[in-house]
Amino acid sequence: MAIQEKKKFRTSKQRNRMLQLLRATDSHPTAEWLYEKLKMEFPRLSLGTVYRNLSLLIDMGLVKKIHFGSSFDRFEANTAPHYHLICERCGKIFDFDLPVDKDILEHAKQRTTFAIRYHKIEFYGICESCR
Amino acid sequence: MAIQEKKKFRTSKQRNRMLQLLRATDSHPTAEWLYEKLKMEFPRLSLGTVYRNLSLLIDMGLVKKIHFGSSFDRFEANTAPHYHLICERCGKIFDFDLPVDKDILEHAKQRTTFAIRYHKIEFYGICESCR
DNA sequence: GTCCGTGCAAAAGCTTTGCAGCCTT
DNA sequence: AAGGCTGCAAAGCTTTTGCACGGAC
Repeated sequence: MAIQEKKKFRTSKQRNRMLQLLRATDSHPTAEWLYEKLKMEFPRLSLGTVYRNLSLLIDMGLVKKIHFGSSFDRFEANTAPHYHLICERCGKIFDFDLPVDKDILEHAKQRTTFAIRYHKIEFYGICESCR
Repeated sequence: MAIQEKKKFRTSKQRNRMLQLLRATDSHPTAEWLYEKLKMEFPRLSLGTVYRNLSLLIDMGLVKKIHFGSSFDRFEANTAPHYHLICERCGKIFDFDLPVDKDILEHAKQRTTFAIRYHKIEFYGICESCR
Protein backbone atom coordinates (compact mmCIF):
# COMPACT_ATOMS: atom_id res chain seq x y z
CA MET A 1 0.00 0.00 0.00
CA ALA A 2 1.36 3.42 -0.88
CA ILE A 3 1.98 5.70 2.06
CA GLN A 4 -0.36 8.45 0.98
CA GLU A 5 -3.41 6.19 0.84
CA LYS A 6 -5.31 6.43 4.07
CA LYS A 7 -7.15 3.20 4.11
CA LYS A 8 -9.95 2.72 6.57
CA PHE A 9 -9.86 -0.62 8.27
CA ARG A 10 -12.76 -2.35 9.89
CA THR A 11 -12.39 -5.23 12.26
CA SER A 12 -13.34 -8.78 11.56
CA LYS A 13 -13.38 -11.90 13.68
CA GLN A 14 -11.26 -13.71 11.17
CA ARG A 15 -8.54 -11.11 11.14
CA ASN A 16 -8.49 -10.73 14.91
CA ARG A 17 -8.02 -14.44 15.35
CA MET A 18 -5.32 -14.51 12.73
CA LEU A 19 -3.36 -11.91 14.62
CA GLN A 20 -3.89 -13.77 17.88
CA LEU A 21 -2.61 -16.97 16.33
CA LEU A 22 0.39 -15.25 14.82
CA ARG A 23 1.25 -13.68 18.15
CA ALA A 24 0.87 -16.93 20.04
CA THR A 25 3.21 -18.97 17.89
CA ASP A 26 6.87 -18.86 17.08
CA SER A 27 6.58 -21.17 14.10
CA HIS A 28 6.57 -18.49 11.40
CA PRO A 29 3.43 -19.88 9.82
CA THR A 30 2.42 -20.10 6.21
CA ALA A 31 -0.96 -18.98 4.94
CA GLU A 32 -1.98 -22.61 4.70
CA TRP A 33 -1.15 -23.23 8.38
CA LEU A 34 -3.33 -20.34 9.46
CA TYR A 35 -6.08 -21.55 7.19
CA GLU A 36 -6.03 -25.04 8.71
CA LYS A 37 -6.05 -23.70 12.26
CA LEU A 38 -8.91 -21.33 11.58
CA LYS A 39 -11.11 -23.71 9.65
CA MET A 40 -12.22 -25.25 12.94
CA GLU A 41 -13.65 -21.93 14.05
CA PHE A 42 -14.69 -20.66 10.65
CA PRO A 43 -15.69 -23.68 8.61
CA ARG A 44 -16.44 -21.57 5.56
CA LEU A 45 -13.17 -19.68 5.67
CA SER A 46 -11.37 -19.37 2.38
CA LEU A 47 -7.68 -19.15 1.66
CA GLY A 48 -8.29 -15.96 -0.26
CA THR A 49 -9.45 -14.32 2.96
CA VAL A 50 -6.35 -15.49 4.77
CA TYR A 51 -4.12 -13.97 2.13
CA ARG A 52 -6.13 -10.75 2.07
CA ASN A 53 -5.96 -10.42 5.83
CA LEU A 54 -2.26 -11.13 5.94
CA SER A 55 -1.82 -8.35 3.45
CA LEU A 56 -3.93 -6.00 5.59
CA LEU A 57 -2.04 -6.91 8.76
CA ILE A 58 1.19 -6.12 6.97
CA ASP A 59 -0.22 -2.77 5.85
CA MET A 60 -1.14 -2.09 9.46
CA GLY A 61 2.42 -2.84 10.49
CA LEU A 62 1.38 -5.67 12.79
CA VAL A 63 2.83 -8.53 10.80
CA LYS A 64 5.88 -9.04 8.65
CA LYS A 65 6.41 -11.28 5.70
CA ILE A 66 9.61 -13.26 5.77
CA HIS A 67 11.15 -14.48 2.51
CA PHE A 68 9.72 -11.69 0.53
CA GLY A 69 11.59 -10.12 -2.30
CA SER A 70 10.88 -10.56 -5.93
CA SER A 71 8.25 -13.10 -6.81
CA PHE A 72 10.56 -15.08 -9.04
CA ASP A 73 13.84 -16.77 -8.40
CA ARG A 74 17.12 -15.14 -9.27
CA PHE A 75 20.42 -16.77 -10.04
CA GLU A 76 24.08 -15.83 -10.03
CA ALA A 77 27.32 -17.46 -11.04
CA ASN A 78 29.30 -15.84 -8.24
CA THR A 79 29.47 -18.81 -5.91
CA ALA A 80 31.86 -17.21 -3.43
CA PRO A 81 30.28 -15.97 -0.20
CA HIS A 82 29.16 -12.38 -0.52
CA TYR A 83 26.34 -10.12 0.55
CA HIS A 84 23.65 -8.34 -1.44
CA LEU A 85 22.26 -4.85 -1.74
CA ILE A 86 18.66 -4.77 -2.88
CA CYS A 87 16.90 -1.69 -4.15
CA GLU A 88 13.38 -1.43 -2.81
CA ARG A 89 12.33 0.79 -5.68
CA CYS A 90 13.66 -0.84 -8.84
CA GLY A 91 14.22 -4.30 -7.42
CA LYS A 92 17.77 -4.55 -8.71
CA ILE A 93 20.18 -6.70 -6.76
CA PHE A 94 23.83 -5.72 -6.40
CA ASP A 95 26.73 -7.71 -5.07
CA PHE A 96 28.14 -6.04 -2.00
CA ASP A 97 31.87 -6.42 -1.60
CA LEU A 98 31.73 -5.91 2.11
CA PRO A 99 34.30 -8.31 3.58
CA VAL A 100 32.47 -11.31 4.89
CA ASP A 101 32.42 -10.88 8.61
CA LYS A 102 33.88 -13.81 10.52
CA ASP A 103 33.07 -12.20 13.84
CA ILE A 104 29.40 -12.43 13.13
CA LEU A 105 29.60 -16.11 12.44
CA GLU A 106 31.68 -16.76 15.57
CA HIS A 107 29.48 -14.57 17.67
CA ALA A 108 26.40 -16.34 16.40
CA LYS A 109 27.83 -19.81 16.93
CA GLN A 110 28.40 -19.06 20.59
CA ARG A 111 24.78 -18.17 21.07
CA THR A 112 22.96 -21.14 19.65
CA THR A 113 22.93 -24.90 19.58
CA PHE A 114 22.35 -24.72 15.87
CA ALA A 115 25.11 -26.18 13.70
CA ILE A 116 25.50 -23.07 11.59
CA ARG A 117 26.96 -23.68 8.15
CA TYR A 118 26.71 -20.27 6.56
CA HIS A 119 24.82 -17.05 6.67
CA LYS A 120 23.32 -14.51 4.32
CA ILE A 121 23.04 -10.78 4.75
CA GLU A 122 20.88 -8.57 2.62
CA PHE A 123 20.79 -4.81 2.85
CA TYR A 124 17.64 -3.08 1.66
CA GLY A 125 17.42 0.52 0.58
CA ILE A 126 17.33 2.79 -2.44
CA CYS A 127 20.04 2.61 -5.03
CA GLU A 128 21.86 5.64 -6.35
CA SER A 129 20.05 5.93 -9.65
CA CYS A 130 16.62 5.65 -8.03
CA ARG A 131 17.26 8.63 -5.83
CA MET B 1 19.98 -33.72 -5.64
CA ALA B 2 21.03 -35.94 -2.77
CA ILE B 3 24.76 -36.12 -2.18
CA GLN B 4 25.09 -39.85 -2.70
CA GLU B 5 23.60 -39.80 -6.19
CA LYS B 6 26.38 -39.66 -8.72
CA LYS B 7 24.71 -38.04 -11.62
CA LYS B 8 26.38 -38.13 -14.97
CA PHE B 9 26.26 -34.86 -16.76
CA ARG B 10 26.64 -34.33 -20.46
CA THR B 11 27.29 -31.01 -22.05
CA SER B 12 24.85 -29.07 -24.14
CA LYS B 13 25.16 -25.86 -26.09
CA GLN B 14 22.22 -24.40 -24.25
CA ARG B 15 23.67 -25.02 -20.83
CA ASN B 16 27.13 -23.78 -21.79
CA ARG B 17 25.71 -20.53 -23.06
CA MET B 18 23.59 -20.14 -19.97
CA LEU B 19 26.65 -20.38 -17.77
CA GLN B 20 28.52 -17.93 -20.01
CA LEU B 21 25.69 -15.46 -19.75
CA LEU B 22 25.44 -15.83 -16.00
CA ARG B 23 29.15 -15.28 -15.64
CA ALA B 24 29.16 -12.24 -17.88
CA THR B 25 26.45 -10.35 -16.04
CA ASP B 26 26.07 -8.88 -12.60
CA SER B 27 22.33 -8.45 -12.89
CA HIS B 28 21.31 -11.58 -10.97
CA PRO B 29 19.04 -12.76 -13.76
CA THR B 30 15.74 -14.52 -13.62
CA ALA B 31 14.96 -17.61 -15.70
CA GLU B 32 12.89 -15.43 -17.98
CA TRP B 33 15.80 -13.07 -18.61
CA LEU B 34 18.02 -15.97 -19.65
CA TYR B 35 15.26 -17.32 -21.82
CA GLU B 36 14.85 -14.03 -23.65
CA LYS B 37 18.59 -13.67 -24.20
CA LEU B 38 18.96 -17.20 -25.49
CA LYS B 39 15.96 -17.23 -27.78
CA MET B 40 17.99 -15.32 -30.36
CA GLU B 41 20.49 -18.15 -30.57
CA PHE B 42 18.10 -21.00 -29.90
CA PRO B 43 14.75 -19.99 -31.38
CA ARG B 44 13.10 -23.19 -30.23
CA LEU B 45 14.37 -22.95 -26.67
CA SER B 46 11.80 -23.57 -23.98
CA LEU B 47 11.55 -22.15 -20.50
CA GLY B 48 11.46 -25.68 -19.14
CA THR B 49 14.95 -26.25 -20.47
CA VAL B 50 16.16 -23.05 -18.82
CA TYR B 51 14.80 -24.16 -15.47
CA ARG B 52 16.18 -27.65 -15.86
CA ASN B 53 19.62 -26.34 -16.74
CA LEU B 54 19.62 -23.88 -13.87
CA SER B 55 18.87 -26.76 -11.59
CA LEU B 56 21.73 -28.79 -13.09
CA LEU B 57 24.17 -25.88 -12.81
CA ILE B 58 23.24 -25.55 -9.16
CA ASP B 59 23.81 -29.28 -8.65
CA MET B 60 27.21 -28.83 -10.26
CA GLY B 61 27.99 -26.04 -7.84
CA LEU B 62 28.50 -23.49 -10.59
CA VAL B 63 25.47 -21.35 -9.90
CA LYS B 64 23.59 -20.24 -6.83
CA LYS B 65 19.96 -19.44 -6.38
CA ILE B 66 19.29 -16.28 -4.47
CA HIS B 67 15.98 -15.88 -2.66
CA PHE B 68 15.60 -19.53 -2.16
CA GLY B 69 14.00 -20.97 0.89
CA SER B 70 10.60 -22.47 1.17
CA SER B 71 8.37 -22.18 -1.82
CA PHE B 72 5.64 -20.39 0.09
CA ASP B 73 5.65 -17.20 2.08
CA ARG B 74 5.95 -17.17 5.83
CA PHE B 75 4.68 -14.59 8.27
CA GLU B 76 5.42 -13.46 11.80
CA ALA B 77 3.95 -11.02 14.28
CA ASN B 78 7.33 -10.10 15.74
CA THR B 79 7.82 -6.80 13.98
CA ALA B 80 10.94 -5.79 15.89
CA PRO B 81 14.21 -6.19 14.01
CA HIS B 82 15.68 -9.62 14.59
CA TYR B 83 17.54 -12.32 12.76
CA HIS B 84 16.58 -15.86 11.79
CA LEU B 85 18.01 -19.31 12.11
CA ILE B 86 16.85 -21.66 9.40
CA CYS B 87 17.22 -25.42 9.56
CA GLU B 88 18.27 -26.87 6.25
CA ARG B 89 16.89 -30.26 7.14
CA CYS B 90 13.43 -29.65 8.59
CA GLY B 91 12.91 -26.19 7.20
CA LYS B 92 11.89 -24.70 10.53
CA ILE B 93 12.64 -21.05 11.12
CA PHE B 94 13.68 -19.79 14.54
CA ASP B 95 13.99 -16.28 15.83
CA PHE B 96 17.57 -15.55 16.77
CA ASP B 97 17.96 -13.19 19.69
CA LEU B 98 21.39 -12.13 18.61
CA PRO B 99 21.58 -8.41 19.37
CA VAL B 100 21.07 -6.50 16.17
CA ASP B 101 24.47 -5.30 15.17
CA LYS B 102 24.68 -1.56 14.61
CA ASP B 103 28.29 -1.83 13.56
CA ILE B 104 27.35 -3.81 10.53
CA LEU B 105 24.90 -1.22 9.38
CA GLU B 106 27.39 1.62 9.96
CA HIS B 107 30.17 -0.30 8.33
CA ALA B 108 27.99 -1.07 5.36
CA LYS B 109 26.75 2.50 4.97
CA GLN B 110 30.32 3.72 4.64
CA ARG B 111 30.96 1.41 1.76
CA THR B 112 28.13 2.15 -0.59
CA THR B 113 26.15 4.95 -2.14
CA PHE B 114 23.00 2.99 -1.42
CA ALA B 115 20.58 4.60 1.02
CA ILE B 116 20.38 1.60 3.29
CA ARG B 117 17.22 1.40 5.37
CA TYR B 118 17.58 -1.97 7.04
CA HIS B 119 19.16 -5.34 6.70
CA LYS B 120 18.35 -8.97 7.21
CA ILE B 121 20.60 -11.76 8.36
CA GLU B 122 19.77 -15.42 8.07
CA PHE B 123 21.89 -18.22 9.45
CA TYR B 124 21.54 -21.61 7.82
CA GLY B 125 22.44 -24.90 9.45
CA ILE B 126 21.01 -27.89 11.25
CA CYS B 127 18.86 -27.42 14.31
CA GLU B 128 19.39 -29.32 17.53
CA SER B 129 16.59 -31.83 17.11
CA CYS B 130 17.61 -32.68 13.56
CA ARG B 131 21.10 -33.68 14.63
C1' DG C 1 -27.00 3.24 4.47
C1' DT C 2 -22.16 2.91 3.21
C1' DC C 3 -18.62 0.33 1.85
C1' DC C 4 -15.22 -2.94 3.80
C1' DG C 5 -14.61 -7.94 4.51
C1' DT C 6 -15.97 -12.61 3.16
C1' DG C 7 -16.72 -16.97 0.53
C1' DC C 8 -16.46 -18.94 -3.73
C1' DA C 9 -14.42 -19.76 -7.93
C1' DA C 10 -11.62 -18.51 -11.56
C1' DA C 11 -7.35 -16.68 -12.99
C1' DA C 12 -2.65 -15.48 -12.66
C1' DG C 13 2.29 -16.25 -12.22
C1' DC C 14 6.25 -18.95 -11.70
C1' DT C 15 8.12 -23.58 -11.81
C1' DT C 16 8.02 -28.53 -12.56
C1' DT C 17 7.16 -32.63 -15.16
C1' DG C 18 5.68 -36.38 -18.82
C1' DC C 19 6.71 -37.68 -23.23
C1' DA C 20 8.84 -38.64 -27.64
C1' DG C 21 12.70 -37.55 -30.37
C1' DC C 22 17.59 -35.71 -30.68
C1' DC C 23 22.29 -35.33 -29.41
C1' DT C 24 26.45 -36.37 -26.58
C1' DT C 25 29.40 -39.89 -25.10
C1' DA D 1 23.86 -48.02 -28.71
C1' DA D 2 22.69 -45.86 -24.04
C1' DG D 3 20.69 -42.49 -21.82
C1' DG D 4 21.06 -37.55 -20.76
C1' DC D 5 19.04 -33.22 -22.94
C1' DT D 6 15.48 -30.78 -25.57
C1' DG D 7 11.01 -28.76 -27.08
C1' DC D 8 6.36 -28.85 -26.30
C1' DA D 9 2.49 -28.96 -23.57
C1' DA D 10 0.15 -29.93 -19.56
C1' DA D 11 0.08 -29.85 -14.79
C1' DG D 12 1.35 -28.09 -10.18
C1' DC D 13 1.53 -24.96 -6.51
C1' DT D 14 1.06 -20.65 -4.25
C1' DT D 15 -1.05 -16.29 -4.46
C1' DT D 16 -4.26 -12.86 -6.42
C1' DT D 17 -8.66 -11.17 -8.01
C1' DG D 18 -13.83 -10.48 -9.60
C1' DC D 19 -18.24 -10.79 -7.93
C1' DA D 20 -22.26 -10.72 -5.08
C1' DC D 21 -23.61 -11.01 -0.40
C1' DG D 22 -23.19 -10.14 4.61
C1' DG D 23 -21.42 -7.43 8.45
C1' DA D 24 -19.07 -3.34 10.84
C1' DC D 25 -19.51 1.37 11.66
